Amino acid sequence: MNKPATTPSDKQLQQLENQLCFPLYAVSRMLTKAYQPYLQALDLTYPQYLVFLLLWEHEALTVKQLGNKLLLDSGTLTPLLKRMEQKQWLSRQRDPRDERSVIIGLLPAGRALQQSACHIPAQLLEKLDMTPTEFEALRLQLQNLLTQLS
Amino acid sequence: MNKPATTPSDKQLQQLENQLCFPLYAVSRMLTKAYQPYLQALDLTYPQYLVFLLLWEHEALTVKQLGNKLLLDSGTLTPLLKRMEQKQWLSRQRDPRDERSVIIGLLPAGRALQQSACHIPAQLLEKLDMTPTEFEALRLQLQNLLTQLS
DNA sequence: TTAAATTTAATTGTACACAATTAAACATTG
DNA sequence: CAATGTTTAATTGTGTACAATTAAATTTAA
Repeated sequence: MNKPATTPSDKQLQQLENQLCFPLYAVSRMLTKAYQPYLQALDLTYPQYLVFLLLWEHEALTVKQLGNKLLLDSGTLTPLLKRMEQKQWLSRQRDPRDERSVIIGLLPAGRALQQSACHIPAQLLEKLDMTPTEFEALRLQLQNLLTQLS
Repeated sequence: MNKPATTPSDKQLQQLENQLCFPLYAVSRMLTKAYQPYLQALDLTYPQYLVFLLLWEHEALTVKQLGNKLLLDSGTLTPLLKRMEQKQWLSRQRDPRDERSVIIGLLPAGRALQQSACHIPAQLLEKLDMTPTEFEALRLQLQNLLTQLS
């Protein structure tokens, strides 16, 4: 026998919404906290760590490029990058060929941090304690969601 | 023939880490942005909306109880709740039976907002565009992660 | 080639988020 | 009961996030 084709109530939809949206919000914050002990030892925040991951790979990027990759705008990045510049981790200079762009370049102190940070990923993954199958499934779901939302 | 049992390199682990951690961070922010058009119409932010979801269900909660449910501390909640109090959405008063606790109670204007907000969940879920199967899988994964991290 | 439109960062203002500290109220224990 | 310890919010200080605006440089189009 078929179940009657009922329309879910507002209350039921609210339950569903919060079983997904709140956990995403909460997990993201708890994840940042999970990084904290490792990053604090390097005087880094999580967003700053993300900037470094990109610079360690690309050596130099414009603010625009960083923003595109991190989905952050200059209102967030400019002050964050200025703090990192003050610590001598990176340089900020206008592109001579297009003065609108600001090029962020790795400085020696920033490059050196990579050695201290290279064990963070393994420690983080251990904290997550996931099987490769779970990992891949979650990765795919998040990638799809990100496409859907951005 | 079996593959050799290799240990993943630091670089490979970093790839893995960022295929999960960064998407979680980014999806959470994009999700908040997805709420924005609906919440802005009600002069609400996403964390304030979460407070309302709890108050609409429970009518009154202490700051401590809100913090336990939202995984937020008083450093975040106190100013947020003060802003909501200024809009006459809720009241903040010490519990007479335990002056350490502050009870947050719904006011009429806050209760009235529920009518305007009741269609948000359906609109959000539509934006996510997920099948029930995907939804349930993601919900479970996030719940497990939250347990693991908090 | 100049006028208009676009691109890019910076700035301003508001709102989280959280660590660390403080202070008051309550609970426990000797 | 008094001293000690615990619980609970508030406060302080730092660092994101992001919308909206501004301003400069570049590109496009008339």
